Amino acid sequence: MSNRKVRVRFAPSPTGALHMGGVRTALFNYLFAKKHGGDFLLRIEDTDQTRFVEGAEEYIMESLEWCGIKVDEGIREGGAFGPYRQSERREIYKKYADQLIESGHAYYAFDTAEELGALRQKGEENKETFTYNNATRVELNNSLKLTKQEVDAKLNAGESYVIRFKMPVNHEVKMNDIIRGNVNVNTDTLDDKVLFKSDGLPTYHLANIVDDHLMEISHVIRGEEWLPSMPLHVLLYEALGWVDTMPEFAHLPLLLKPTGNGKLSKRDGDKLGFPVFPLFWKAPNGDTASGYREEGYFADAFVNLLALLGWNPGTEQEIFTMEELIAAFSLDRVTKSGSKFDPKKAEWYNHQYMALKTDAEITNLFIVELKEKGIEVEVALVEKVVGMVKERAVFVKDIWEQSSFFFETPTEYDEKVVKKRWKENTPAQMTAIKEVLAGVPNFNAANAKQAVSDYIEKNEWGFGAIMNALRLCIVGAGKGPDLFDIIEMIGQEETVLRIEKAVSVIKK
RNA sequence: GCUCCGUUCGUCUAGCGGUUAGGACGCUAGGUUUUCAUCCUAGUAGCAGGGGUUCGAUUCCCCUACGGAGUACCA
Repeated sequence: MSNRKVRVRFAPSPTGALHMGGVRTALFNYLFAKKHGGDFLLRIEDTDQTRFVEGAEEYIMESLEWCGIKVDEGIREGGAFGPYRQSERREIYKKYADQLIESGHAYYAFDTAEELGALRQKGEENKETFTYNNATRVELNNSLKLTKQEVDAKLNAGESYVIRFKMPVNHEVKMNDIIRGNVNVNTDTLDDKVLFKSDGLPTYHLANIVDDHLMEISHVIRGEEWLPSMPLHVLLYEALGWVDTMPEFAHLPLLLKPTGNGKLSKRDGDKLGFPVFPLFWKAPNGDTASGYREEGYFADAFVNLLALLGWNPGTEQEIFTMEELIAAFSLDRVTKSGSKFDPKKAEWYNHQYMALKTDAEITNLFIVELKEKGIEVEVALVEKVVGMVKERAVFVKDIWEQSSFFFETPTEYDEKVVKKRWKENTPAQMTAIKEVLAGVPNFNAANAKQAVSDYIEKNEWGFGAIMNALRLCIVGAGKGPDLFDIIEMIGQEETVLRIEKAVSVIKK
């Protein structure tokens, strides 16, 4: 039973953008599949036409692609078990629903939505919850209560109906979850779920079981929100006679909101102060939500941090490439409890990846930003700057903040620094230093430093005071890498101009 | 309400009867740095509570509390 080929699926419904919890579910499925040399399928569960959202499918695929999660079989890739979109498989499901009716595991129900709504409301008034189950079904408008003639008459008249699962009475369903171990539920606490809707499409429960069976899925790895319906699913496998090939189940802990309570949901959008989506999302109604990609996260950093949310390798390694994740991944090291996402740690991850990436890689990204600002400089020069400042940045967009003074003459001077470093005699000192720098032959960092140092020493000035004031002139603030490196980069002429400008602009 | 799942520093987590309860993020301090940041070092802080079982419980069992999920002709 467990030595067949590993085949897993990620089965989102296209009801909007895929949030990071969904991406993590996809990732765990992918890691598990690749670890075991198996297949990763993408199946679109669009059996609820009313909730279909334009662009969602593309968004899902693009998100997986960005993350480096490669789909082996899916709506775009094709495969031997297609189609992979449930709306295109509608012909398949009815047969199995009928089979369940014939075998006595399911029945027709003619109750209208209004009737059931009324019953639920009445139940609520009596502080009870109406449940369509073995206690109530015999009194309702279905093929269990009605005679065969009555049922046939309704069916022939084209009356709309649903097909419900006939939950066994007082039966203990014993299940096993890879992450949680044994889970037992008594069927009396369950209801007769609708398997087949009046619109001719199956509900999630039926479609899911049928497709997983037909697609030869070996392991169902999904979010914990599905745990309560696992008994129904197991019972369905039994009723359809598929127990031999029933997949193993693993219910992943949920991703929780960092503040307050509840699971992370699509609707959280941008309210949380960090993106909940992998990519920027624009809904058909015009609503937008930010994405990790657009916020400046590296895909590999995003994948890395997601992987360690609810899973850990049992070692102290925290930085993983996808290959390393695949090698290290194991479902029995998945945590049982839900995890809150920490945006600070996410930034730390990105910072780690920033340091890991080559100057050339970062330069390519940074050059795009420079172009947007209308700045065009030699690539070699940009790369040199990037090499100097990248480890100070979390995101590529931070690099500008850390390096703008390489490309532009400061127009403002940080007030705090001015107050602290710009004394009565500073302008005169700066002017003197300017003359020294202007006279340096073979202008470079080492020579400039030598000249300035000698001059400071000769005059018995404080090295710190002069250097800080000089930095203010060159950078406009009290930040940045080695000052002489900056001076070399901007050149002798620009250095002189900046000092002159600072002396004339900064007022004491 | 009912059913199911869960509970170790603020957060992510290691721990699978005997540990000075470990790591990471964050925070604080010190060092490095002519500045800022990086970086390095150190510190900070935790087994939800109560019963058992046991020579011994963070670890096993029960109860309570708290958190989460589900309870649709949505997935």
